[in-house]
Amino acid sequence: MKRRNTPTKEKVLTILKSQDYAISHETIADNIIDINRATIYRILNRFCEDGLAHKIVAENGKQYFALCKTCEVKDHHHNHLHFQCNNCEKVECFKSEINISLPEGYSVGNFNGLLSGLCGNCAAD
Amino acid sequence: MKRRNTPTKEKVLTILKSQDYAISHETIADNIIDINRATIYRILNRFCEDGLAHKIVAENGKQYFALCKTCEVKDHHHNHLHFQCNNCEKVECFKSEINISLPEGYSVGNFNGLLSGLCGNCAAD
DNA sequence: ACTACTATTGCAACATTGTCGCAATAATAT
DNA sequence: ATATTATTGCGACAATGTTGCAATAGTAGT
Ligand SMILES: [Mn+2]
Ligand SMILES: [Mn+2]
Ligand SMILES: [Zn+2]
Ligand SMILES: [Zn+2]
Repeated sequence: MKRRNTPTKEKVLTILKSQDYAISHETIADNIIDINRATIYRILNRFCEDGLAHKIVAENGKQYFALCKTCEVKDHHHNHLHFQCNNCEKVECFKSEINISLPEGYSVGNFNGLLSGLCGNCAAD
Repeated sequence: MKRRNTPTKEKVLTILKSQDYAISHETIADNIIDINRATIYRILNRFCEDGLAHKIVAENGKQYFALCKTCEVKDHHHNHLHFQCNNCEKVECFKSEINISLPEGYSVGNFNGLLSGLCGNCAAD
């Protein structure tokens, strides 16, 4: 499947680039009017397939997406933690990678690691 | 709030105890007939509040619940990883705890860590 | 036992999320 | 220009989890 360049895709990409946090479909929909929900999801999932972004599943079950900044294109993995603030609900990527060791015979696929609590801003009240 | 002992609660607890894996609402509903969905969720959430069980959010957004076996009642935390097999879909608790370090000013709440891939059984084909 | 209190349940309704099929549109290469 | 097909919009859908409210039932006190 060859990807095509479309205005919609570019808009979503621009929003992703403009954000310091991982964002949900909702945030994107708020920033672009008149783009279908299904389309946004399809674009985001394509970004993930292409190794351009990665997906974080929060504790409320919602999906958040962030651009891959420090990822190698080949051997694409995201064994870093994320943090979601219970107050401002922002989701951020942590830098530090964690060591993952699996039992014998297991094969690794993906890692979804999310801490929650209060972020620096919100903990300070 | 004082908890009460009810048949429903006992049934759910029995099922949780009988399972080696973390289970979803669906599994419980399959094993108990005639218990309302909302009730099951409420019971499970009460277990979590009471430190009897803990909740894992999978990559599909679904909630899984497992009894706390190695948890201290006080200082209740679950910084261990979980693994969900993409084939058999079972969710298991890993023993090894992971080290969590947060940036200055952040306060820890919960940790939800899930690996996915193929489990020992399914990888062997 | 009987009663009072209230935690728990069932039911219905609801919001939200994410996916899918299909026809229409538009990006790309020839 | 034209053909090919990736992408989009629309609608519908399934699934998940939560909530309000009235009915039920556990518990403690008498
Ligand atoms: Mn990340
Ligand atoms: Mn666990
Ligand atoms: Zn915050
Ligand atoms: Zn398996």
